Formats: sequence, structure tokens, C-alpha cells
Amino acid sequence: MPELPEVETVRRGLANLIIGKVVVGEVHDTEKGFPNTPQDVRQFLIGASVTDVRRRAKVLIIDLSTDYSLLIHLKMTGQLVFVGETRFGAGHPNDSLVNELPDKSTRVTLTFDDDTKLFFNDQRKFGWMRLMPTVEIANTAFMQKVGPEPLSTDFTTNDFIQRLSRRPKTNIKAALLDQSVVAGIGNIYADESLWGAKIHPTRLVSDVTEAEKGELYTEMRAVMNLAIEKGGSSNSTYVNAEGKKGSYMDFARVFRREGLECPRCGAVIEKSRVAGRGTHVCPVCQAI
DNA sequence: CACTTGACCTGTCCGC
DNA sequence: TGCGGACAGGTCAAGT
Repeated sequence: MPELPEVETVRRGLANLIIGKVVVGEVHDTEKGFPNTPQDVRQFLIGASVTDVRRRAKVLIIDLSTDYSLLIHLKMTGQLVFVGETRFGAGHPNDSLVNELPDKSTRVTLTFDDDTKLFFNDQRKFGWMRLMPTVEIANTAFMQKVGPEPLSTDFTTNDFIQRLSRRPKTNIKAALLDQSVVAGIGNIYADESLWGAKIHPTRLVSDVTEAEKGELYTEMRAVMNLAIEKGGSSNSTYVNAEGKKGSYMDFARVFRREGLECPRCGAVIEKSRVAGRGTHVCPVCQAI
């Protein structure tokens, strides 16, 4: 699931569902997925109420009344699934999951004071959830090096061009995926943005003109805005916390469309491997 | 140093 | 149908 638009969709759903609730129970079964000690969990999580749900890059931050926060990274296959009687009332799309969760992919279960539950599921176990003092978040290695939010009003075309120029000898797709250049772009939206700007993903950053980088900035933001509006991308039966399914893939122009026609010029979309990732390109629009 | 590749895991899909 | 290998929306450590 998770690039910036998916994490933002989860964040908005959770903000509606859990702010103000008190955590009354927690169970986890892997050190790796949740490294905090039982003592810390008892002291800083159990009995705490949720004061805010934030996001930075692809990391979710659930702030607690104890001045601790739960940080969550979903990596490739992480999901946060809210289950229980909600303020949306009966008939919530996740109601049917009441008897299905937890399952074998469940790593952490949080129970709230109104008997609702939040499940952190992760098939591939790359994701993590950890408790830390809220004020220390900014000092973590990740937060120290992560680049600006692409949709921030402070983030200008010139900022983007400057930050890209720090990686002159790498290809443009790898630079877009580099979280220290700009936060939140992953494999889907890198391909979609490069198609929008008509830039071939293997071109070196130093060979892409400033005008093209400006186009990439514009396309990247348009793609991110559209994806958030559509609730992100999902290719499974997964339903997010608010019971909505992301529909961006219905609007994708190259991603997972190999063998189909480019919606702009009609050429056949090709798939290859760039920066170690499956990569989708219109060979005509995005000529090298 | 800058950049690229492999490892981390489990499940699924595709070709023989 | 069974089996091996490639691949999957991310990030680091290790390698060149």
C-alpha cells in the first residue's frame, strides 16, 4: 500500500476514528515489529489517550497524552485496520472483519476504551511500530535526513531543482525515490510523475534540463494531489480505516499498464527494471 | 565519497 | 498439479 498518498489516507481515516480514545490494551508478538519493553508499554501507552494523528513522509505518528508517540512505518505490505462499532454506525465496511482479525499477519493489536480495535497487519514483516517520546522524533536519523513534503507550500520548484542537483550522477528515477531529496515518493508515483513530465527514468539527473525538472515538479505534485483525492492505490480487497478503497489505479497512466496503449500517444507501454524496481515507460513520450 | 546492489520476509503468479 | 524462480507499493547495510 504505502506511499505518501496511501499513508495520508490512513492518517485521515485514523484521525476521524481514534482521536480522543484511550488505549486500554496492547498485544504484540514480534520484537522486530514492536521493540518496546512491556514496562514502557505499561507506562506510556496503556491508559494514554490519542491526542493527534500526524504524518511525516511515509511515517505515521500517533501522539499520546503521555507525551509519547507511536511511530508506524507500513513499508511494503503493512496495514492498519480499524474494527468495531464506529461513529459511522453499523454497516461499516470493516464490520465483517470482526471475526477475521487478528490473523497470522497481525503484529500488534491495540484495544480502545470503547472496545474498538486497531490491528497492525504486515505480511512481509518489513514494517514497524515503536513508542518514543514525542520530542525525540525530530532527532531520529530518518527525520534528520528526510527531504521536504512535496505538497508543502514552502516547497518550490527551485527547491526541487536544487535538491535534485545533489544527486547529479544517478538516474532521475533513483533520485525521485531517494527520500532525502523529497519525501513520500515511491515506485508507483515515481513512474506516474516521470510519464507526466515526459522524462525517461534512466536519464541522469545532470542530463535532465531545468525546464524538464520544473515539469517534473508540477507533475509530481499533480499526481500526489490526485492520488490523495482518490484515496491512494490499492490492488487488493483491503479496505482502509474509513472503509474506503483507494481508486488511483483506475487513473494510472503507465504503472502496471505494460502492453497497453499510452493514453497520450497510443504507443505500447513497456516494463523494465530501473533502480532495482519494476519501471513502466512510454517509449515514445519518454524518449531517452 | 557517490552510487548500486543485496538483504530483510512471505505470498503469489508464471513457466516448465 | 508440482516445483523453481521472479517479483511485490520500502529502506538500510554492505558492496563496488
